Amino acid sequence: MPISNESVSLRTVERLTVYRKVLTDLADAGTEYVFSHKLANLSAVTPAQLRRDLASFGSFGNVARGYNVKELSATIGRLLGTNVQKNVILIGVGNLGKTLLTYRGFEERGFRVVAAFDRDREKTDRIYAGRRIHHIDQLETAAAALDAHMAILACGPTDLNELVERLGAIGIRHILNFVPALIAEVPGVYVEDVDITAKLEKLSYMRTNGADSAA
Amino acid sequence: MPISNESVSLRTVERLTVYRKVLTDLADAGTEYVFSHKLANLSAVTPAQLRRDLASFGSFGNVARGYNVKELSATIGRLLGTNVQKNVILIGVGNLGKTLLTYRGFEERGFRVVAAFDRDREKTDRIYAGRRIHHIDQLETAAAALDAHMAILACGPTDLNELVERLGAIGIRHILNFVPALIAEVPGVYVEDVDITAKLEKLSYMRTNGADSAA
DNA sequence: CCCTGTGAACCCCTTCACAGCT
DNA sequence: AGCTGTGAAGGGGTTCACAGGG
Repeated sequence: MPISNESVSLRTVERLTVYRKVLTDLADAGTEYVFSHKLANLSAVTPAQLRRDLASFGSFGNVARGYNVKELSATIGRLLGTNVQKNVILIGVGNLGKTLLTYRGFEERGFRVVAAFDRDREKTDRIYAGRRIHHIDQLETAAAALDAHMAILACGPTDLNELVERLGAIGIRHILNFVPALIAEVPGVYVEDVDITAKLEKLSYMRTNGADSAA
Repeated sequence: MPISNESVSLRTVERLTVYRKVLTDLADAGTEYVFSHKLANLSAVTPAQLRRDLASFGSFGNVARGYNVKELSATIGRLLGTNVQKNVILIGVGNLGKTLLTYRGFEERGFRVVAAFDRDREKTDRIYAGRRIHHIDQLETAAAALDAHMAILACGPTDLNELVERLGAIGIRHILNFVPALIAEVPGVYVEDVDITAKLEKLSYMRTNGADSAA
């Protein structure tokens, strides 16, 4: 399996995360091989879509038996980069931040929150859920030893753009953002937004306008 | 403004939520009128995209002055259905559930979490953050009085499909799901997933494969 | 002149359908 | 017979570019 990923589309990448989860479950259940039809059903996509997605970065199927579950899972893991542990820092230790610090799903899939930062000195220089909480002023000095290249933002909206620039400057260029505010584009820094209320508004639209069901 | 929304695409709806937020900020800042160019920049889309999105459900612009901020904001609110308060119930009062109960962003945008449910009797028949926590067995009886038509799932993955069917049966057909598990399709029930780890994996892919920047 | 609204072109993603193989 | 991988068709969403108007 060559893993020659010449421009795999981001849509495909999003589905790969689903496939990988389903494959993990199948492996846990002891399944060795799976056909595209089955795997697609479990992933809520069409078989054609699944095969096309996989084909976009290699050729893995066995015509007689389908796909080797463990092998394909490992291959997708390598493509996503989750085969090696990724260190993440958390910014903001309010309610949401604390919840994220106790969330087990991260470790399971290869992400480790190694430290947290907050602006409030009441909260800093402590240990919470096994992680040290630094003051945000120490971002640059403390981060040097952490070997982290991703960040989760769960702080307030104040000085958010400046924060993202500081993160970019110390090599943290991939950011998961929970703050409901638009962040100005910083070259080379990729921000992925999670806007819960926006999703609720989308559901509200569907309810209001009778766009029931659908995918 | 006719608001004739013959099949507004869901992509457009997602952006409408952004426009509305930006318009709210503009209104707070005292701005009366705004051109598509400005509004598009603030929303991180192209001016053509913005005009196309708005055109898909009506014609609101004034050639000389652009769009009336308050009026357009109200119109989008009507389209999204957030002009009237929407009651929401929460399933699962763990760390995440508690965080959501204290989140102020919902009320601001027209959503009210009216009650919560949990399976653990240690947690039920109490008040938390002003909301009663019922036992999940009382879902059908308690929900009748709540006038809620949306739900947020922040519970464990056990019996998730059954739960969604029960919700659908009592008229709650629009669901925001935080549980990292695939939910079987239920006719007429729309589930919107929030998968935080999937977003991290997407960022991991981008970092691993050097797909820096981009939108 | 510079705006909005929109036909038309463009592009990307999904789906179809089948060749090739077991 | 039934599967994978893929050219080709199809569909949807975005961008272009301009008509129309203040």
